[in-house]
Amino acid sequence: MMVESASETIRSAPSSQNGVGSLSGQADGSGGGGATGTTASGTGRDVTTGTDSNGEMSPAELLHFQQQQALQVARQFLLQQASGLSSPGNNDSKQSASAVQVPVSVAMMSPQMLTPQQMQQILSPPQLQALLQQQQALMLQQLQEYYKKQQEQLHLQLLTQQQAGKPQPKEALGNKQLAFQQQLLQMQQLQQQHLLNLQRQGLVSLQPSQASGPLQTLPQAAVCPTDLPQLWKGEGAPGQPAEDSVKQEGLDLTGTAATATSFAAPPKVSPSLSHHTLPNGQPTVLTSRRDSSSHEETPGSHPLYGHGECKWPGCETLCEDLGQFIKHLNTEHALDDRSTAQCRVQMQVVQQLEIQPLEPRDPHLGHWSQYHPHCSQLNPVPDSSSFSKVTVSAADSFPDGLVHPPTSAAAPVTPLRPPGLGSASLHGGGPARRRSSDKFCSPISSELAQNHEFYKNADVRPPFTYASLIRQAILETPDRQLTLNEIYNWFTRMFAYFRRNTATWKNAVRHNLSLHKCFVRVENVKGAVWTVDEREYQKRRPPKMTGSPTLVKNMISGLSYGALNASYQAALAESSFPLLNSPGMLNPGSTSSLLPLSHDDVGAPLEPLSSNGSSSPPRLSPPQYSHQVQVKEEPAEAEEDRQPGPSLGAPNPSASGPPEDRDLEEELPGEELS
DNA sequence: CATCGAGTAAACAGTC
DNA sequence: CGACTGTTTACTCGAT
Repeated sequence: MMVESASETIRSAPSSQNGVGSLSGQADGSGGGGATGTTASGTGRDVTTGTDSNGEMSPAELLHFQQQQALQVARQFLLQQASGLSSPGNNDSKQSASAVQVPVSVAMMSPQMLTPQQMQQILSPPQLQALLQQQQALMLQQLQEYYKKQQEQLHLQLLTQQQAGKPQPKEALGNKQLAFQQQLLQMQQLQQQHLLNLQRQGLVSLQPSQASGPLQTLPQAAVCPTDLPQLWKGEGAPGQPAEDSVKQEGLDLTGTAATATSFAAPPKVSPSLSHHTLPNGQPTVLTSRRDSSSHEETPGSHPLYGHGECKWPGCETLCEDLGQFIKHLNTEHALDDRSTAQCRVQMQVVQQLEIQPLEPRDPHLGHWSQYHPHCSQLNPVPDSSSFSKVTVSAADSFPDGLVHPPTSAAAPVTPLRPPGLGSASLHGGGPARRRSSDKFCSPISSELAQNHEFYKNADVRPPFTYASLIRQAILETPDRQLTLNEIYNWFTRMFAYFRRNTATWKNAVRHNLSLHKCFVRVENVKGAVWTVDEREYQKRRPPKMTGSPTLVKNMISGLSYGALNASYQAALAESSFPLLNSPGMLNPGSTSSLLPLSHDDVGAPLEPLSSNGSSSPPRLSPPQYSHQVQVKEEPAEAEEDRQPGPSLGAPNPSASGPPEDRDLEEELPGEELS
């Protein structure tokens, strides 16, 4: 019936046609989340720093990264020890059983699996201190360097823009610069505080040569110091070709040798590795490839020692020689209980972050849409590749070699980029196809929770399938049921992207609701509401994890155990998410309960459910396991087979806060697999 | 190349 | 009558 061929042509139509006006058009119709139009993305953002104008890298974020770095280094140091310092650049080596002085159990663990406590136990205080100190020093250096770069960049930017005849009013630039400077100032202040903190934490002396030695050989750098800046700038990723168009935004630092070189390597999976590898193939990790700006670190020097005085912030004690300096450090900047406690807290924070779902690949994706709002449109826009140069800043690269979402409790980076986005979604800007959520991407719930703000404001198409989004919307409600209109509202409320082209996606939503068995319509007093049949939902999800050789490959390539674990966990989390998410589902009986689900991922065909699932009744009888949608007046009776019956109803009806469930889910990864 | 899942478009029927 | 809602069909695309 349809106009044949039309599809092709029509496909591009929506975007080009309504792309413009539809935003306000019908979006409101759905009661859409307030402030619709405001998001017009792009425009209002300050691209200069590669972050949201409001969300420019805050000092807090910086601190966070620093802390993370320190911990990463510590972990790696541990790792190094475990592997007997044997592995110059060989990831696998870490598995070597030659654990020296380190308990086997530890040696076999991924550094990421170590708890702060463990780390502390394993590392002797001096080692710990040494590591922290070392890291601290590097941070200081890099920060200084970064400030310089930033300023250079700013100048460059100004020049560029002026040359390019950028109509940007001087005022704006001026303000920008001013704002930037203020920010820097603020950062410096915070940095100072941080330093003091670390100081208190007892970053005592150590022989640089000693600490840096092993660290240098570490295969995978945590966040390479030099990359920190990149993160801020949203430095571009290698594989981002067409970005030039946006470059002038100041995101690129192509002029900076340091960063430039680090991007020569291949993208994908383990960008971090490439980041930390110098042209000559040597890992750069902590060896500061710092340029002239900062003093060279020689075996006999100390990052915090220079010109005969202690460079510790706020401390300018004069020291005759290094020895004296070290002594000074030991006495003046020692460790006390309080700082130790702080350190622990920091470690835990970092650890928490590490546990968070990671992003499989294709880190670029930032708020590209902000610069190219149209890219997010449904039509396959050829130039969509021109994301902003956002990217895979090293900060996103964890030692595990995978890219982790930047989001974190500590770092309000949300707006920076949509982490969970698999390469699939934004990428090619292609049509909305290939949502990744259902695959091995991070769990949608956590992903959403973490990047809530981002999706809410950025006109970026979420990397989730309609089905998963709908489900999410439904599960987020206490009743686990929503009317169509409520679902619409959720979409518009949660995603700026869905504030336009409403006809299109609404149709898609309806289509999905009808099409997928997992969505069950229940007649309610107030009309019909939709619920989710978790069983069905799980059923329909192919155990991608298992099957996808690519994924596996990716995971492995990146890899450290940690990476693997993380990825795996993320995947597991995603699959089990539903259960966790819905209190009601937690019961063992129900749907194969999460744990079981994991097998899927592992390779086992998903069957647990099959028992009854296979025979799943036609969609008409709403088997709303989904949650006992007791709510509906309609007795969920239909429930046949599912023996899980018992546990089903019991669970907290909705009472148990709904949204919070996410937390559960996020925690999940932690346990399993251990 | 076939198949499958997903997204998009649209026709159509029922309800409000 | 028109907007919504829900169902269904057709087609394209990308991945496997």
